[in-house]
Amino acid sequence: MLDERKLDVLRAIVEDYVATHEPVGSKTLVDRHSLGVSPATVRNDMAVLEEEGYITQPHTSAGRIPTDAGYRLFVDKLSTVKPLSATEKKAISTFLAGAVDLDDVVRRTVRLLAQITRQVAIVQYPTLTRSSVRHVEVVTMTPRRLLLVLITSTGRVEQRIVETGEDVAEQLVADLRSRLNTSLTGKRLTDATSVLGVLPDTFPPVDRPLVSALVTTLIEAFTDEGEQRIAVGGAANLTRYGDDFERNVKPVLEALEEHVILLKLLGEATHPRTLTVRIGHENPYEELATTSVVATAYGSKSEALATLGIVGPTHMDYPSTMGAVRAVARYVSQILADS
Amino acid sequence: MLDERKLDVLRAIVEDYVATHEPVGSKTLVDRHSLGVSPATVRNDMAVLEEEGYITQPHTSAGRIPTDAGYRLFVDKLSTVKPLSATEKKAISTFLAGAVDLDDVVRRTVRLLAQITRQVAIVQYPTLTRSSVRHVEVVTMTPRRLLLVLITSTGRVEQRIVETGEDVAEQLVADLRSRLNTSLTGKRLTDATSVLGVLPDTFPPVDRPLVSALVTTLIEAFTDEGEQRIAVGGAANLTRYGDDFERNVKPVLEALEEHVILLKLLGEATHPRTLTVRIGHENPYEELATTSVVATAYGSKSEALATLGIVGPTHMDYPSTMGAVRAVARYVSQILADS
DNA sequence: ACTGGCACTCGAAACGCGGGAGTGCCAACA
DNA sequence: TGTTGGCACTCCCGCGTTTCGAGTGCCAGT
Repeated sequence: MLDERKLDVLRAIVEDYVATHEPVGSKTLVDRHSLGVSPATVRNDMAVLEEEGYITQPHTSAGRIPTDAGYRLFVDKLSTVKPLSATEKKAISTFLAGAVDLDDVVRRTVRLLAQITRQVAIVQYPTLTRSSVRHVEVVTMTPRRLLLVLITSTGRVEQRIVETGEDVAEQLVADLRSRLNTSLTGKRLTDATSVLGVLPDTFPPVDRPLVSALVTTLIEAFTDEGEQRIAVGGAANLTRYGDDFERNVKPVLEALEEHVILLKLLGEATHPRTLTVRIGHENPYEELATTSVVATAYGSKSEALATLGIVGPTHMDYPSTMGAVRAVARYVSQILADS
Repeated sequence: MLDERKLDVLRAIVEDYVATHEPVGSKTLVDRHSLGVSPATVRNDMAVLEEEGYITQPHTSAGRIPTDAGYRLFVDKLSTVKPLSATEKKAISTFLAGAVDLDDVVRRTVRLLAQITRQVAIVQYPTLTRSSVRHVEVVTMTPRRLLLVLITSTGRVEQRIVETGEDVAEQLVADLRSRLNTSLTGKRLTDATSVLGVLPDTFPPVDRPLVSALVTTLIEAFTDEGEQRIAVGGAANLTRYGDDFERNVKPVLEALEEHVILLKLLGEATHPRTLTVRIGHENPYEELATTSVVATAYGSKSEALATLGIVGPTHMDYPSTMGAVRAVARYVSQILADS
């Protein structure tokens, strides 16, 4: 039903609309692209495309703009991810290599993504579950309050405060510290929880309540539920969304405040090489019906550590954006693998 | 030159304009406030106020709006900081008390400030310089890469990676760790640097380059230059700035990305009890000429730890905003003092 | 010193009106 | 059957004009 030329027309419409943000008509279309047919023919094709739901017109006797379905077809079938130039790649690589710790990697990544794509960038911190324990530290803050610090193989540092309810002997703290480290260091976080389960039993009964409390907190830190950290950047790019402030910009700004929403937007971390594109109404929030999300997982080789991506108007330049997201994800993975 | 009634008029103008965001005329003024005089009289007063530079009219035959000088006079002389209600205070207190660590305190504070003031909130992390060393940890990540973790008395955790250039014996790491802790724990960060200076000399010459590298990194972490962390929240409140998107919202969004700018905006941390208000052009960035900053220092008793505040349009409700900022700063100080 | 009255100003909203980009349809043509 | 030029039609957009009214400044009167 959609022959080659109709697809060409759709592609041309998407490209033009993305470039100009104005409804595109048959005349301007044949002018700008060399389609080799007359405007009248294009009009017929447009009528079909509209009937099929790929394009629409804001009002009678205006040009056409792509629908969400149109963009979907475009990214699936009509476009190829546009790779970055060599110099861009070089720039990414050196900029990321300058990071001093994990936090810095994430901050730089956000900034980079936002700058390249000129959209709002979102980067999820590497999850704990897949990494292993590098070190556990127990520090006495006050006699009744301990600070637990967990350092993972990805360089992430997780800290928790434990209220003990009663004074804790420094001797016991030292004992705990050494025992925790000998039993946990090098273990995957997922395996570590089972080891932790039996730990209290190896202590004298009087100390067990305290040890249990500690263990509970550690397991909580391991399983990492409830707090998935996220970094956001490039909000200033929202100013390029065009007018209709209330409908386009506000919901995005609100979403950026709610990290839970952002996590849902980024979606599940699948394979590091797969790009996820959610277009308009495809994403789980109605208020964001005019925005698209381009996301991908990053991490070592086959294992996904976390997700990163961008949020932008549906009428974005998908090929370039996807190329940028993919490239950044790759380089971050690389940097993290080296660490 | 400005008698009592003229000041009353100015106050009324500011209050009305803040409430409605529309130029206020003589008629509406006497209607809404009981000034006890006729519109004509008010008009005369307005003429004087305008001549003195406290108010202006957007165009002939429109109402008046306050100038920056007008707002300045208002906050300095014509208004009192509005204290929060008991229930609000209660809410703040309990919400902040729920924090589990320093990061959480800061995150909650930002959220709180943004929510109460309905403005963009900025909170600077407690600076290191005034706090003391709780613990130093050295962890081997790879044979040639060490991770330094510094835990301060404020609960802040600072991490740095040190590239050693050559393999490091685990024995040496353990030695370093214990020596660092014995010599530093409990010391003020400012004092700690001098102790660190002589540390390399106590090691055998062959190890000194490595130790020096470590020490340099630590001192860097102590003095904390170049990286003052900041948390931002409530960007969604920018949508209430009114129209003129390009001029009002964009510069703020851009500033929020640049933490260096934000630090300058917050200004020097003075006394914890003093509120700093920068109105319009008074702040150091021309692009932010339509925005005001309300900031204050927080920290224990007499010593300022860091600064927090809000950024909003010049036509904000100063009394309430100032009350909220002051209250939040107080409660944060309290929470941190308890830790 | 305050007030009522009055003429004046000037932006905002309402209205009307081409111009033009774009469409759909149809008849003609390859 | 698919393509094309022609043509009438639609309706948004931009523009100038008008009207409306809130607000002002000034002045004379109390």
